[in-house]
Amino acid sequence: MTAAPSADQIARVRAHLPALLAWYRGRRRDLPWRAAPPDPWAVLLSEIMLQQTTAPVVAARFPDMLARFPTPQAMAEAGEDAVLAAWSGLGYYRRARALFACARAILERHGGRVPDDPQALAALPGVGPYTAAAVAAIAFGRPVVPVDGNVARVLVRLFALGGEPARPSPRLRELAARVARAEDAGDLAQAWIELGALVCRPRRPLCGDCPLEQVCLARARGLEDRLPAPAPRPERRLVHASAFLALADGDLVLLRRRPRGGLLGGLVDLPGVPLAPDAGPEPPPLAVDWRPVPGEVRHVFTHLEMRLRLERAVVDGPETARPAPELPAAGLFWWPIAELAALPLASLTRRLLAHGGIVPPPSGRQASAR
DNA sequence: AACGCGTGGGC
DNA sequence: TGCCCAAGCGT
Repeated sequence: MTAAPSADQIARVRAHLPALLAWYRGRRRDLPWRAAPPDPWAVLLSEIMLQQTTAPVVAARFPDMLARFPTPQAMAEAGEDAVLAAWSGLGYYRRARALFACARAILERHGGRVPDDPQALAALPGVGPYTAAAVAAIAFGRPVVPVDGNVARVLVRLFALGGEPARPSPRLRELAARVARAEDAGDLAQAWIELGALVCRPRRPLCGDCPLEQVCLARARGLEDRLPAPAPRPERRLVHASAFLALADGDLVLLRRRPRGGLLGGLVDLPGVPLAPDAGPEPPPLAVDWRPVPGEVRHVFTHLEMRLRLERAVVDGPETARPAPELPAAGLFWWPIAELAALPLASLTRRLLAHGGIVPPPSGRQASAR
C-alpha cells in the first residue's frame, strides 16, 4: 500500500522550498485579509471565516466583518447576536458563536491580544489545529505549516501516499512538520495553501505550472490525476415539511428563534422549518386561515435536503400581534418586517420569506459599502 | 473516529 | 441538472 515518506524525498522537497516561496511571492493575490504587517485579529477572523467557506465568499464579506468587529474587545462588547447576524448567509453558524466566545476568551485570558503560541491559540473556542497553525505562522512567523484540505492534497501527491485520505490528519501534520523550516514561515504557509488552491487542484492539476513538479512522486509516476483517491459520498436525507408565514398589520411577521444546538442553531427562522432531520411535522403556530403559497422551496444542506411548502396567513388587529421589544432567546415572536436586517437569518429563511413576497435586506452587514 | 454542521460556485 | 467541493471544528 502506501509507502511511508522517505527521508530522501523529504530532503528533496525541503530543497525546493525556495522555489515554492518564489512562486508564491511572484503571483501573490490581493486578498483582503492579507495586510502588511499582518494584524493578528484580522488573520484569526479571516481564517475562521475560511473554515469550509470558499475564498470568494469570504473576500466579499470579510471587509464588512472586520469593520464591524475591528478588535476582540469590539466583538465581545457587540454581543453574540450581533456576531450571528453579521454571519448571516455564511453557514456553519456554530462558527459565529465560537468566534464570539473566542473574542471573549482573548479578552479574559490574553488581555485582548491574540496569543502567538500555537498551543494557546488551539485552546481558543473555534480554533483547531489548522487555524492555530495558520495564525501562528501568518500573523507571528512561527515555523509551522498549517495543514488544510489543500495542503493535505499537495502532500498526498508530493509523496504519492496512495492509501492516505486527502484530509488533514495527524499523520499528514507530522509530515508537514518535517517539511517545515524556520525562515519565511508566514509566506510559506500561504504558499502551500495557494499551491493547492490554484495549481495542485482537486481535479486536473496544472503540473506544468508547479514549482515542485520535479520533486513530485505522483507526477513522476503519472498518478497526478488519480491521487488522492475520491472519498465515498455520504447519503443525504430528504425531508418534507411546511413552513408558516404569518403577517400582521402589514408590517409584522411571526418568527421563531431556533434552539442553540443542531441545525441552524441559534438562528431566527419561520415556524414549521424542521428543527432536526428526524423531527416530526409541526402544527401551525396559530389557529388562523392558512393559504398555501404555490410552489416549493428546495434547500440542500451537506447531509440533508429539505423540500418546504409555505403556508401564509394574514392576521388582523394589533391586540393579537405586538412586536417583541427585543430578540428573544427562544420561541415565537412578532417582528417588524422593516427591521429584519437586524436578525440572524439563514439563507434558507431568506428564501422562504422571498417565496412569500418578503425580501429582507442583507443581515448584519454595514448599511453601505460606499 | 465518524458524524453533524451551510452555502454557493464550477462544470 | 446533479454532483463535487471549500483556507475545519467539536463531540
